[in-house]
Amino acid sequence: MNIFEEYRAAVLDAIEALTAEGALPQGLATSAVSVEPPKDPAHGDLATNAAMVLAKPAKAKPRDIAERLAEKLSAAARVEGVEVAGPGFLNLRLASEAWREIAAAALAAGPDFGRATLGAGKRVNVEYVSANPTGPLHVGHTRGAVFGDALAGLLAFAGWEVTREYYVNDGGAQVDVLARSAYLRYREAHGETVEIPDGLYPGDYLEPVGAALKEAFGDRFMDAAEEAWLPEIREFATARMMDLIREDLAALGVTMDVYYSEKSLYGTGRIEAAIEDLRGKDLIYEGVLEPPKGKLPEDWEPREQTLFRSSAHGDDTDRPVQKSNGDWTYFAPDIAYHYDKVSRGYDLLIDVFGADHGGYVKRMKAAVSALSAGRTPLEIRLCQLVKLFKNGEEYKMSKRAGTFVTLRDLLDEVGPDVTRFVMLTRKNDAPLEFDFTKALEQSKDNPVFYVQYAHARIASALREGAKAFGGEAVSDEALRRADLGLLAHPSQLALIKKLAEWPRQVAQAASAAEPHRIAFALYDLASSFHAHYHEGRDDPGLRFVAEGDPAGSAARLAMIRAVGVVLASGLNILGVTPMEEMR
RNA sequence: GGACCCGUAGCUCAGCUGGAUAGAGCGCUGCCCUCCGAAGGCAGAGGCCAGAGGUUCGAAUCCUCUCGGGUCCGCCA
Repeated sequence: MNIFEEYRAAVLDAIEALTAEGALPQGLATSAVSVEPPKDPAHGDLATNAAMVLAKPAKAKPRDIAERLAEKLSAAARVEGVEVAGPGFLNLRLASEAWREIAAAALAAGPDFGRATLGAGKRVNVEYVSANPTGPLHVGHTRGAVFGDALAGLLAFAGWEVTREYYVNDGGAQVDVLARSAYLRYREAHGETVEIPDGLYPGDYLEPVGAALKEAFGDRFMDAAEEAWLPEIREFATARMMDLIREDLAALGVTMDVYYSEKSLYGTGRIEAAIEDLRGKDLIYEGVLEPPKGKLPEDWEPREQTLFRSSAHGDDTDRPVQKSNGDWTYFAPDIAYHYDKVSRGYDLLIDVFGADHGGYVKRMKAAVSALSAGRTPLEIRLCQLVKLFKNGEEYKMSKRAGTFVTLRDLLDEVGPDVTRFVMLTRKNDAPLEFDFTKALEQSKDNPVFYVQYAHARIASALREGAKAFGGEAVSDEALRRADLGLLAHPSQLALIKKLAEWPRQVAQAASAAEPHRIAFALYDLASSFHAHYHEGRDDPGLRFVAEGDPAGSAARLAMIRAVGVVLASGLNILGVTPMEEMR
């Protein structure tokens, strides 16, 4: 139940009626007509720009159209007043009954309130994290994980059928490096003193892998040549790293539906098939790339390579799919992987990348556009970098030294809920400052706390209600029967109006693919709730629980219960656990 | 040299896909605890939306250019 959509329909009806009367020309485009909550509450409950949008094509003055529309709309259900304002806005004022109905609807729908039909059962694949299986996840991955997961949750809430997918880069040179690094730890486990040379992974997370290798293989590989041990150790170490990553993700509350192996694309003809598909579209050729303009790489020399004509699909230049020695580039299995995703019949593909992959966006879109003949849209969301702060000082990470801040570090410091919420209080396009100290602060300064506190405070008020009237009286079933007609105070209605914006917030956040909007909407709702709560100080009639007034208490508790349900379902979208109690 | 992202209050950031007088938190100023949770509440000051053009009824939002910051740029994945 999205009240803004409802009244948009009413506005469209009014336009149609005027068209039928000949007051407006036939066939006017109405897609730009919107119904929104006005910024200034003095402008009423709902505002529409219809008259202004229609003025030009109808060759009429906006205010004239507005007057005619106003006439029609004043007859619409629950409309108490219509005003023409400013350059041609129509401001509608609704009967308070309309708002109480929304509170009732919210309560009746429970966690489903605001669920949108935007996706309408369409299928979307969201690929995120996809970190190389060479070590534990770090902060950068965490942001991608949180963003991707919240986006997936948001789309699911908006009616999409969502697949959460992780692309495992287990086929390239980096897993050989992993194998060599693990091999040294294996020798170490046999009592040797090893030094990890530059270019290998120095992190101590490989020590247990070395020990496990010893356990599994004994001394079989101690005197063996690299060719002999590399495949098995690579397999073993990669599996260990994926276990580690899966555990990290689980601790963050992220569960993937699909782990897709890059390795499975090699030697199975799948890369070749994808490239052949492109070749059939005349998009593959042998050629020599122009050097990048300006700063020339030092060892530049022209080489003939197999190239993908990505420039035919919006890229700036063509891209190599094969190295000059005939090996596939990283791009080739990626093409094959997306070929596979396209063939699985999704209506939409979304890739979540780190900012360092920004240069990769156009070629990937070009590939999907070519492979699907323009039928499957690919959207790519980039997550900018995360800067960590602690006590006002920046936390530096150095991958070389193996001392980068890991997802585990974050979870140990602040826990999954805070990690997730904080990372969603910034849009993905913008760099994020993550301050450990602030994230744990229990004050209004900290949005995580503030939203949680609202939810807990509602739970607390319901407990108070149970104390006064018995648990049965504050059950959802009982609250659904409450006489909401007793809610007539302007500030109660104001709170319900905030509640009524929820379905719209969901729809907008989902269509923009921006889960951070949910976080801000929750903060906004929490803040309205807290404000209303504090009004009870001056006006005892607004306090939720009043001993001698079971009916009024029930109505007020029903109202805040509806707020609580929305807070919970919003937090749920973001993957944050709502708290019943703050400690 | 080029591509992508960012530039909004002193600071950290929102801004509903082009709408009315520009929003929040922190910080600052002033009031306020007999109250279901004061781990706060209310109010106020604070803005050339980086700059310049353009598009139109209307621009922080769209287009072009300029200036600043970040990420990236053929046999690394």
